[in-house]
Amino acid sequence: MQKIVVSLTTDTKEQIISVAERLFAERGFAGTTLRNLVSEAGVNLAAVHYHFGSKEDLFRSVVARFARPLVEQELALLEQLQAGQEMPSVEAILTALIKPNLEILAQDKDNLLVRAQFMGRCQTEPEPIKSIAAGEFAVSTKAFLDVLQRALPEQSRSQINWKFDLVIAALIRVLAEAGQPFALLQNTNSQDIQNATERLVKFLSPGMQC
Amino acid sequence: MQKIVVSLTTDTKEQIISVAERLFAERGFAGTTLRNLVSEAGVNLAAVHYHFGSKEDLFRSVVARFARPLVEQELALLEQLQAGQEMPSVEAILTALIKPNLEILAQDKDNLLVRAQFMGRCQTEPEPIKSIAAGEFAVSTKAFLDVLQRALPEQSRSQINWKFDLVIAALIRVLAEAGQPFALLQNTNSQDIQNATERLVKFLSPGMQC
DNA sequence: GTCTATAATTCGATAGAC
DNA sequence: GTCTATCGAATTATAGAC
Repeated sequence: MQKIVVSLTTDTKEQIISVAERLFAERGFAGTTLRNLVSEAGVNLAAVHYHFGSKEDLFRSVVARFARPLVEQELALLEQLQAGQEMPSVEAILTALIKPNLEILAQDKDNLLVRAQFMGRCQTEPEPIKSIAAGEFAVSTKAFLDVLQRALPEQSRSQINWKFDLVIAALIRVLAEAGQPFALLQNTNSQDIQNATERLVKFLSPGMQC
Repeated sequence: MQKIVVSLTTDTKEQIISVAERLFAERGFAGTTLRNLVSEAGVNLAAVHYHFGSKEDLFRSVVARFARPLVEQELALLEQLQAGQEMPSVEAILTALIKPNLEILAQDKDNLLVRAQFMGRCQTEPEPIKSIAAGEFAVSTKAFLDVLQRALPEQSRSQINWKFDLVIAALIRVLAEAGQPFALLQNTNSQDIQNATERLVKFLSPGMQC
């Protein structure tokens, strides 16, 4: 006879990391207390230290779970783009960056806003939190900067740098505002995501090239 | 005979509000402790509560001192722009928004970067801190949306809204990153500020119009 | 792995002398 | 207005029973 076991409670470690993502997104690192966290997650305070070691290590785990699939998909699209014969256009490069960000987050519709806010907040946290988050995206960031530099050889590296930084800022803002009354991204169906991607690429590409 | 009194120490209240602006900028509201504040400001802990009442009220004072001259100048430039015969260009409107944000901060040259970071951080603070800051800028936001709508009558209001939202996101990002290694705004001299203003307007204007 | 209990520290805020 | 001293609560983190 086969045993069928149905787990009625979410795995503790996963439950902690999930609630932590939301609280870090809403209140920041310093504004999030472990007691609020364990209270909302329905787990014991000691479980946080048992599973993650410290509050800062918990943040590292949240960032890693969040960033790795995203970076992986960004790099795959970029690789695919560079496999062609010709130098990819700025529009194509920006699309490779923006599309997975809008799509992968939209897969988890209920958590779209939370995950977007979390990503946005990571950029404005004080050290060392900011660097922990930036480290997870460092590989992808460098890859996009390099290909943009090759696509725009007449622009200085510092120009590429600050412009790409503004592209990221706009992307994060679109994600953070998703679903709100006048936001660019209204719904999570593939047609709206496709439209938002195209409009955002169109909004950013001319500035990137001029 | 006339008495001449030379104050050797900075006024306590002003000293507190000045150091508070820097710490809030660097570490956020939750990340700033009053004990760090009084230590760096060289004042007594009780002086903070005596002069400001509470930590949150101190934040209100910092925001008010920061935002009011800025909003005043934004509205003055916008008024001046609309006084002319012709409809102002998108470049001119965006310049009226961006220029005072970069320039008025430069009046206090030693604190330019600090004040820029502070403004950037205000937008990403959790409630109720974010709303306290946003409330100070609400009037100017509506004024800019209205004039942009008149300058771009072929675009829907929702388009104007999300595009202007991205303009603010970019401006905030420039301010928040001011002084950092690869930021658009590096130094505090008027030439760098002028250059940064022009480049940012050029970066954003085409996307606003397309 | 999960829990209770608590250590060790730090926080914002206040009372009261001067 | 400025100070010392301290309160009461909250914080991260740990020890140890089960």
